[in-house]
Amino acid sequence: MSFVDAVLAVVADIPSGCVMTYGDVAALLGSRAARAVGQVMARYGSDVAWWRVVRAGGRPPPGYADRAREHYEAEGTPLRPSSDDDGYRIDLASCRWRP
DNA sequence: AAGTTGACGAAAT
DNA sequence: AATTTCGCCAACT
Repeated sequence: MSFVDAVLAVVADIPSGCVMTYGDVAALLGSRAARAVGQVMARYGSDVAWWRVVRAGGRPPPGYADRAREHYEAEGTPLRPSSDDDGYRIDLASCRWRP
């Protein structure tokens, strides 16, 4: 069981309509490698629901905000308008998934 | 083989 | 409250 497999397993475990922060995923693995989680998504994220893993504060991954938004709307993930560059932010208070 | 980089986060200044 | 530093792990140079 490599770190990569563990990350993918956790992400695959996130139910539709819920999200988790990079830090949460790392913490679930018993590590603080939030950064490494991002790398795993960048390299292997194509096979999982990468949009369900967001940055702390509920901000979508930079550069992928538009694609992620489509998925959120399709899954019914509560979003809330924001003045950031991304234009929106995820409502973690109501859709943050906890194992 | 060794050093740098990166979809990051939290703690320390 | 805002910056800076550090920790963590895999891929890339």
